[in-house]
Amino acid sequence: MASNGHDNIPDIVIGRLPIYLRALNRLADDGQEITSSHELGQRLGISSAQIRKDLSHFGGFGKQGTGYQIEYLQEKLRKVLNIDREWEVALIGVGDLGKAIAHYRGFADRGFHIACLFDSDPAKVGQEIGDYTVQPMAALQQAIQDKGIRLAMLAVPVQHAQEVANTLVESGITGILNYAPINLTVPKHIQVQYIDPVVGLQRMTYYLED
Amino acid sequence: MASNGHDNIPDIVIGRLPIYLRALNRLADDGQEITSSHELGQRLGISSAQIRKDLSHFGGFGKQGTGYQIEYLQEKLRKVLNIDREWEVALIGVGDLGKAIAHYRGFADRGFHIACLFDSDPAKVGQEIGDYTVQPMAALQQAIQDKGIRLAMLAVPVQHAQEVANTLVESGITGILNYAPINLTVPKHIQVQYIDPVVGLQRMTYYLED
DNA sequence: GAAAAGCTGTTATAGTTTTCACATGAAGAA
DNA sequence: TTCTTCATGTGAAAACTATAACAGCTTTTC
Repeated sequence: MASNGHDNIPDIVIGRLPIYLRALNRLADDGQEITSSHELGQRLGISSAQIRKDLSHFGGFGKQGTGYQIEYLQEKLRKVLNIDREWEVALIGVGDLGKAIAHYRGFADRGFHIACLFDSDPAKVGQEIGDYTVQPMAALQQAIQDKGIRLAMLAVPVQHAQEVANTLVESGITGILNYAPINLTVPKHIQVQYIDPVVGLQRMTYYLED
Repeated sequence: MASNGHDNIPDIVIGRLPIYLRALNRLADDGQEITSSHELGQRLGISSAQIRKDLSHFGGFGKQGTGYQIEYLQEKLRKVLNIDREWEVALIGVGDLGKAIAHYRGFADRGFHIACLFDSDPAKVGQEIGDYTVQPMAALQQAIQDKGIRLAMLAVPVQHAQEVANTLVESGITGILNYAPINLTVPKHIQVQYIDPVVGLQRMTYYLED
C-alpha cells in the first residue's frame, strides 16, 4: 500500500480503524457512552490486546481502570483517518450499480458526498439522479479539476474500467474505489480499494463442504 | 476465520485465490493462454514468490521454464475454492441496494445464482424482480431449508441486520455476505464477509494529505 | 480509607507471513 | 547435442503481526 509523509504505521492497522469506528458508531447509537478494549474485541472477534496496541500508535485515548469514552474515541479516530471533514467523491458509471451507489445514504451519513456523476452513454447523460445531473465523460477532467475532487468511485463495465481509471488519474484523482472486477494498474501514489462481492462469496465457499 | 475439516492452509492465502482467479479471467478474456508468477505478480502488485508459494499449497500447477497454463490454473483454483459448481444464494432486503444486487450480472457470471428474495416490507412482497417474486420474511426459513441454500446476502437496514442474521443462522445458512455497516455476531462455524464501501474510502483518506 | 477489581499502555515473546535464493526441469538457440 | 535462458517449487531467513503479561492508574466495594 502506498505511503506518503505518514509515520510508518502498518497499513493493516489503518485498515482496522474504520472497523473500530463502525463498531463505536453502533455502540453510540445504542446510547452507550463508555466502552473497553475487551468489549470492542468481543464484538469484533479481535483480541483486546490488539485493539489497545492499534490505538496506542496514535496516542493514549483511554483511561486506566475505566476504558474509552466512545464519543472522544470516535472523534480521535476520525481525525486520524482524515474524516473529520466532508470529502467530495466523483461517481463514474450510472447503470444499475451506479444508481444504487448514488442513492445509498451510507456515504453521506459518514462524510462522503457524491459531488458529480458521469457516464459515457448519451442516453444517460442529462438524467437527474439525486441532486445532480449526469455529465458526459468529456466533462470529467474539467469538473474534477475545478472542484478539486480527489476520490472517485468506479462503477463502469469491466471492459472500460482500466481506461477510465487512467483518465481519473490524469484528472488528479488519487483514490479510487473500484467496483469493477479487475485489478487496476495505477501509479504507485494512487490508492485503490476494491469492492467485489463475488470475492467474498468465493472466499466463503472454500470453507463449505460439498 | 472459522476453519472446518480443511488442511491448515492460512486464511490469508485463501483470500488471495479469488484475486488470482479474477486476474486469470482477465488474461483469458484477452486471449492469452499462458502466464507466469512474475506476470501475475506485476499485474496484482504482489511478489512472484508469494504467488508461487500460495499455489504450491495445493499442488504444482505450473511447469518449470514455461509458467502456468491459464485455463488449467483457473480450473484448479475453481476446484480448490469449491466453485466448480453453481451455488444458490438467498438475498434478503430488496431496497435500492438489494435491487441492484439482484440485477447485477456479475454473480451469475461467476457461478452464484440468486435463488430467492425476501423483504419485510409488505409493499415489496409480491414484486417481481428478475425471475423471482419477493417473499415475506415469514417464508424465509422454510424456503431456505427446502432449497438447501447455504449462502445469503444481507442487504437490510443496519438496525435489522443482526436480527435477520440470527434468523438466517437458524435457517441453516452458513455463509453471509453482509452489506450492512455492522459487525455481526454469529456462531463460530458461520462465515461472514463484509461489503462496506465506506471502509474502503476511509482507508484511503488516511493517506490523503489535507 | 484501605483493599479489591478493572482497564490501559507497553515491553517482551511467540507466531505468522513474506521474501530470498537456489536446485531442478523445460524450451529454445547455436 | 550442448549451452543459455527462463520459470517453478521449496527450505531457510527475514520481516512483520499478534498475543501474553504486567506495571501503574481509576474506580468501586466494604
